[in-house]
Amino acid sequence: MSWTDERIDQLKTMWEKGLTASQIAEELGGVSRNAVIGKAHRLGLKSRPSPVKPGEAKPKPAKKAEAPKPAKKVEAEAASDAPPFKVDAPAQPVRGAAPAPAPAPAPAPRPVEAADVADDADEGDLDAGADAVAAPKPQPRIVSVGPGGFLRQGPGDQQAPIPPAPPRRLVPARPSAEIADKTTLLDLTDRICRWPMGHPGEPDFHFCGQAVNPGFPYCVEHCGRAYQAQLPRGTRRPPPPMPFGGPRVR
DNA sequence: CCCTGATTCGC
DNA sequence: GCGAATCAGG
Repeated sequence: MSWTDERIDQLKTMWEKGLTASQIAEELGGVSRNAVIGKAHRLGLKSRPSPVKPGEAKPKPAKKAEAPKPAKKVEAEAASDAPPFKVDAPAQPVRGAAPAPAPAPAPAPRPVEAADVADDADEGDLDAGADAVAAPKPQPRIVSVGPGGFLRQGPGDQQAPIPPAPPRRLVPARPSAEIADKTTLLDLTDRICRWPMGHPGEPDFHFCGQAVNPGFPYCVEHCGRAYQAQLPRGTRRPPPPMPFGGPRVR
């Protein structure tokens, strides 16, 4: 694969979003993690917290030229000026060494909450060129809500899927009156909307039951929830309302 | 071991 | 310019 403009753009976006090089590489496909890192540096993207110390001298591995590596760690000391005895620590700190790097607190990705919706409401403008705007404010994740209240993740949002809660008790297919007139799993056909209502395991868990939007597994209304157009990058869409108050909190 | 990003350097 | 190899920290 080659670095097309589009792929470079994706790389920039994901890199600035804080995704790891591995995640970006996997998302783009056809490139390795190293390729992503290399490209990011070539593009001049700012480096991110790296495990390697930038301030310390980096021992140059001499030559790359397939030198035989007899010992794992060659303690080759710089024999030039080094005194014959071992010098443990430099007495003086390096001039100009930064005392405190003051690490920037990386905003952890968080699920969309009601507060985010309110916060976004007053940012009414479509920020088409939002990339240039300096907006370090943690941007809420753009997620849509899939059936059952599960969060559908956007590309690059690698996150372990929320395992469905196991039913707390076994219930017959039609245990009670509260489900008697509702659409259960057994009632589903190709012509019945199968959007879940409630949560699996609940005694009143059922399905929408409306007539489907022809060709789709859901009715027209729920198709609107399930299928959302891909908007151009840079545009933001208010998070869709959570069905039935969102994921259940235990 | 795994992960991470940084760097080098042959291509 | 590209990216595998390598390094080094967590």
